[in-house]
Amino acid sequence: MPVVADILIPLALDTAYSYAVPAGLDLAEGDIVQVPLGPRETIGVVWGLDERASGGNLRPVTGRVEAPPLSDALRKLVDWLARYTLAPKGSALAMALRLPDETARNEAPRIGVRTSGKPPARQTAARSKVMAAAADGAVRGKSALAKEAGVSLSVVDGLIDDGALETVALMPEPVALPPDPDHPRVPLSDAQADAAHALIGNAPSPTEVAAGETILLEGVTGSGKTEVYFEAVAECVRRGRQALVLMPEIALTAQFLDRFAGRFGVRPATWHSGVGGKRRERLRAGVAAGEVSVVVGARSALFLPFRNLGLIVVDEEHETAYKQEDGVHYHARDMAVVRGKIEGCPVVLASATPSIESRVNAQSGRYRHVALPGRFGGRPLPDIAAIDMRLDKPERGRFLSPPMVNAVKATLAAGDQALLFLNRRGYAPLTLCRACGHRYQCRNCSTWLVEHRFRRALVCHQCGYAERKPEACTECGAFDHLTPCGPGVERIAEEVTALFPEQRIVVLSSDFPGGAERLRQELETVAAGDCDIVIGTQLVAKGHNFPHLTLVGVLDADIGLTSGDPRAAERTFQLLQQVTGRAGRGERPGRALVQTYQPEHPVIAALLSGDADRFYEEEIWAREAAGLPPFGRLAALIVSAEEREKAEAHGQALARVADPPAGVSVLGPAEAPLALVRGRWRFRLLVKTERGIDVQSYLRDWLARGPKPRGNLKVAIDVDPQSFL
DNA sequence: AGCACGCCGACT
DNA sequence: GTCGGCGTGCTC
Repeated sequence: MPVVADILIPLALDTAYSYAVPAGLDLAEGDIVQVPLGPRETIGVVWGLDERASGGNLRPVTGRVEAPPLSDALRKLVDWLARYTLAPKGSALAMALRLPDETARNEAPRIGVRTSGKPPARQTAARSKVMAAAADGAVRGKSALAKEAGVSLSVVDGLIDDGALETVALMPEPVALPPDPDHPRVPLSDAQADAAHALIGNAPSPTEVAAGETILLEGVTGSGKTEVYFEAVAECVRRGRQALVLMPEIALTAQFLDRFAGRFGVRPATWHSGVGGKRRERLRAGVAAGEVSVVVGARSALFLPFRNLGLIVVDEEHETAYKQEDGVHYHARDMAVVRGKIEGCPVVLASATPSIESRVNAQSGRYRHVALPGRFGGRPLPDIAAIDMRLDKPERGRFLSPPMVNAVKATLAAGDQALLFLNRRGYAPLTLCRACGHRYQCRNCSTWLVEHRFRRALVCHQCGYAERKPEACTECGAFDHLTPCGPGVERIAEEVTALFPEQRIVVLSSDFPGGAERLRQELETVAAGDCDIVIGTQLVAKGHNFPHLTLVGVLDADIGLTSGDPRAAERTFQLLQQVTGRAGRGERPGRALVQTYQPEHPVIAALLSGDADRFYEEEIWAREAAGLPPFGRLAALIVSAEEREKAEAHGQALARVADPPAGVSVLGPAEAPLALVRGRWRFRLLVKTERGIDVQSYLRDWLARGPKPRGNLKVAIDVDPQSFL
């Protein structure tokens, strides 16, 4: 009987296609093969094999591709992912296959140099430095040699032309050197050692290290969580297995890689969108061969073909950046847990401010909970106090209340650094005409236009629409009546400059002039202490450590509490907890002052009490009462199109056929259902279901009954604990 | 993802 | 009369 292979092709196809296996071709599941598809040849993966009586009219498999087959574990992951996210199976496969990128530029061949034995024709001071450095005759990289000799590259090039140095082709740089789990390190504190022990256990064999178990590692900022999970990574490496550390892309900084190097002697292999071309392929190959033992990467690293995965760590597990919002909509933290189950390896979720769902899973016993109670080295957590803005009003037109100003003064007098946090970019969130009352609103969205004084523009933070700030009111024509209402960081900077004219002040937001690179430099400057007052948006809440910072002033803790997002409380608490936790991480203790109009609000009260458990208890209770995740599910149909009208019309048409069964409610378009994301308008239809309902089937059915998306209009399904906004 | 097929506008 | 725009549909 002829052998038939079901081949899954990495395209947006939901089913595998059947092909005849030619006699003599011995295939196994997972093999990568070439198959004809229409007029061309494509690559695919053997998803199933069986003998069938009929099937003689199938096209034959062209042949096997010389590449390591896709492991059972990865195929299971692809199946699981496609089923859960409702993405076509082929699209899920594409993420695990990521074919060698033809367009990727080839790596420049590396050239090494060594002394040829011939002295330079002409000797100069710079040249003799180079010759001295190269005197041992060893092969070095050109730039390494130049650096060692303390001269520029052109001197080395000159000596090559001269013939005093000869060039040798070098093997390409290894993707990663092996990390040393027993590299000398700073001793752990007792609390850290206990936590590390809880992650590793004293199991004699790797399989006993909590196979397939998920552990929530919770520790306040500065508690040294990283060092704790490094121990788990070290133990994993000692046992000859591979470890994957997932991080939000923005957290993959040189600072973190250096910390890793401090523990393991070398920097880890890294995987993120910036790693391209040959290097990407070599890293994949190294991972597949089991030669690369530790990978630190962004969410896509989850689909690397590990041969022998022994541990997954998801750092900052609460981060929203783990959510992929285009193509296949998935949450990398959850997929990490799934992969851990499939591979039979433990998964560590680390965070100072875990997501509600992870806390609930820890409480219910689905995850093990390991907590680090205090900061490393016995350093105190910052004192947090509220400034009730109803009692301590700022002067008219000002936004810093007198106690806040005094606290900044005292901090500066002590020679320390202060951070004023306001999560609002620009100058003023609203512009109003005092003559006619007109409020400047986005023509696309329902949001106010934010004044950016530096750019002299009114900007929509929702869709990016911008217009020049008018001289006179565009409605009534009155001059000098346009009034900015409320503060953004630019306006705070103006106020702070007036209050502290002598101090070095810096504003850090994503609008930072000069782009990401300049911003990075500026963060270094702040970390070094070459700045007195930092005014920043959420950008300063994470990442860089500022050792000189002893005061964090939150200027408006109430922002975000009324956004309509069911996760508003959680997000606000996480953000405020993180930003206040930045104070006092250096030598001197820190404190935080929080300006608020509602100190009794549960989120603010919990923050002030310094008792995070209190927040989680209350929020979990509130979620349960409201049937919100993780006690029910939120899912969304996301309609996207280039034209706003198209997206909206299709969304409304879908809404009309919703017809939800018992236990499912369509919350309809939220307050601002339209958002412009990378040039496409998105319209979201939000669905809430009770626990235990098969949302996937319902959404699929809903889509089938609705109008077919036409043109370049697309409908995506988002089933996830974080599918809202 | 490609690639063809098809149905409407401005050109040798 | 055709060249070509891209919207639509199919590929075992």
